[in-house]
Amino acid sequence: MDQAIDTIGEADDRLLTDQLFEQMSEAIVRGTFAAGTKLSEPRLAAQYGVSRGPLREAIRRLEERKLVTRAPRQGVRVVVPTAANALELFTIREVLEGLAARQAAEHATEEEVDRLRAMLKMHREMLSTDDAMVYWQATANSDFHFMIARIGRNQHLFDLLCGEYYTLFRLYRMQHRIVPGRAQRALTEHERIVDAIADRDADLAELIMRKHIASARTGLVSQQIGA
Amino acid sequence: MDQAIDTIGEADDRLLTDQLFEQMSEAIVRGTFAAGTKLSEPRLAAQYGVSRGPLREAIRRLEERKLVTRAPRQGVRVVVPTAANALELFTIREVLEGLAARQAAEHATEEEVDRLRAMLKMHREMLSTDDAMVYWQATANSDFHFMIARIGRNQHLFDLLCGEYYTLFRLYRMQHRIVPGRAQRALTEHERIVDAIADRDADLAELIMRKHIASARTGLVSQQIGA
DNA sequence: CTGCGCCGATATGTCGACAGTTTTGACGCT
DNA sequence: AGCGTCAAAACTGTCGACATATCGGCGCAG
Repeated sequence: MDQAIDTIGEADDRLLTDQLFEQMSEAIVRGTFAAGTKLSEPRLAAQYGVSRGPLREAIRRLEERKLVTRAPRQGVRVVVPTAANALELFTIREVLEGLAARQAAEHATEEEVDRLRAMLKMHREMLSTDDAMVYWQATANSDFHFMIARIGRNQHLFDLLCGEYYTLFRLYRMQHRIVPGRAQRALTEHERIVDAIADRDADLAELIMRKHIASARTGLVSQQIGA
Repeated sequence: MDQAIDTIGEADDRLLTDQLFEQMSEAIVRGTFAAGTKLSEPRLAAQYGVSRGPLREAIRRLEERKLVTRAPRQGVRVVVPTAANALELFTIREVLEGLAARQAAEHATEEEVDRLRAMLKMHREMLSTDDAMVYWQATANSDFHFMIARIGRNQHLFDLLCGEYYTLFRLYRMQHRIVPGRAQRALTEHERIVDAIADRDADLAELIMRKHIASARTGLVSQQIGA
C-alpha cells in the first residue's frame, strides 16, 4: 500500500518547513498518518524528497501544536485522540470562543454585522441541499467561527482559534459522525449569536457562544470512542 | 560589552534544544536580549558553543511561543511589547484563568483546599517582610495560579497557562513596576477565590478570578509604555 | 550634495554525514 | 514452545558545509 503522500512541489517559494508542516498536519487530520503511528524522520525525508533539517523543524511544530507526542530519543508518534482529551480541549475552546463572541459584540461595525447576516442566510440555503452535512462540517461552521474571531480584533485570540489550535480541533471533530439535525440547531444558535452581536450585548453573545460550544462538546464527547 | 550569556553546560543529558530554549527564554524575559534585537544564528551558535541545528529548533519554539517574530529570509527579532498586545494577551488570560478557577472548584479535594489555605497563610506572612514585593512578583503570585491550574485537572489548560504562555506573561509583567498595595489586594482576592473553591461554587470562583485578572490587566496596560 | 546602482560580507535555508542510543531480529538456552 | 541474550540495523541528536538571498558601504551619475 503505497500511501497517498504528496511529494513536495518544486515551484513553491514558501519555506520547506511550512510546506511540510501543512502536508503532515493534513495527513494527520485525514488519517493518512494513523493515530499512534511512529513518524520516522529518515523515511519521511525520503518520501517527501527533502533532508532531515526542515523536516525536524516541521515535526517540532507538530509537537508544539499537540498533533504528535515526543518521547526523547524515541521519536514522535501521532497523537491518539481520547475522550478525556476531547473534553479538555473543547472546554478550553468554550471560553476562548466565548471571549471571541464577546469581543465581536464590542467591536463589530454595522457592515460586519451585515456580512455575518449574509453569511448565515447563505448557510441556511445551503442546508436545504443534499450534501448539506458535508458542506457544513467542511467549511460553513468553520467560516462562521473564523469570522467571529476576526471581528473580535484580538490578534492573539484569532491566532489561537484559527491557527494554533485549529488543526487539533479539526482532528477531534473528525472522529465525530455528525448527528442528524445538529447542523440545523447549530445554525439557529449561530443566528442567536449574531443577534446578540447586532444588539452589542457582549454578555449575551459570550453566554450563547459558550452554550453553543458546550452543546457541540457534549455531542462530541459522548460519541467519542471509549467514552 | 561581553554580555552575560551562560554557555551551555556539558554535563546535562537534556536535549540541547531544550537547554537553548530555556536560556534564550530567560534572556528575553530578563532583558539580556533587548526588545527588537535581531537574533543572529551564527553568532548565537558561537556564543553558546553549539551548532546551528539545535539552535534553529529552539528559535522555532521561541517563535511558536510568540517570544520572537520572524520575517522570512531576514531572521528573527525579539518581540517588542506593546500596550495593545498586553491588553490582548491578558484578556485571553482572563478567561483561561477563570476556567482554571471554575474547574478547580469542581475538582478540588479537601486536602487541596487545605494546601491552598496553607499557601495563602504563608503568603500573608511573607507580605510583612521587607522584600515582600520582589518575593511576590517572583514566586508567590505565580505559585498560586500554578496550583489553581493544577487542581483544575485539565492538562491542556495547565500546559497553556503554566507552559506555553507562561514566559510570555512574565515578559509583559516584567515591564510593569508593581504599584504599592497591589500585592495586598491581590492576596485578598486570592483568598476570596479559595473561599469560593472551598464552597464548591464554580461560577463564583470563575467570576472572582476573572475580575482578579482584569484588575491586574488594567493596572498593567495603563502603565505600559506608549499607552 | 544627493540619489541610484553595484559589490562584498553576512545570514538564512538546505543538505549530507557521523556518534551514540534504542529497537529489532535471530540465536541459543531452559 | 517460551524466554533471555546478543549482535546488527535503524534512528535520533548533533555537527559542519554549501547555495542563495539580503543588508551595508562604496562609487558614480545627476
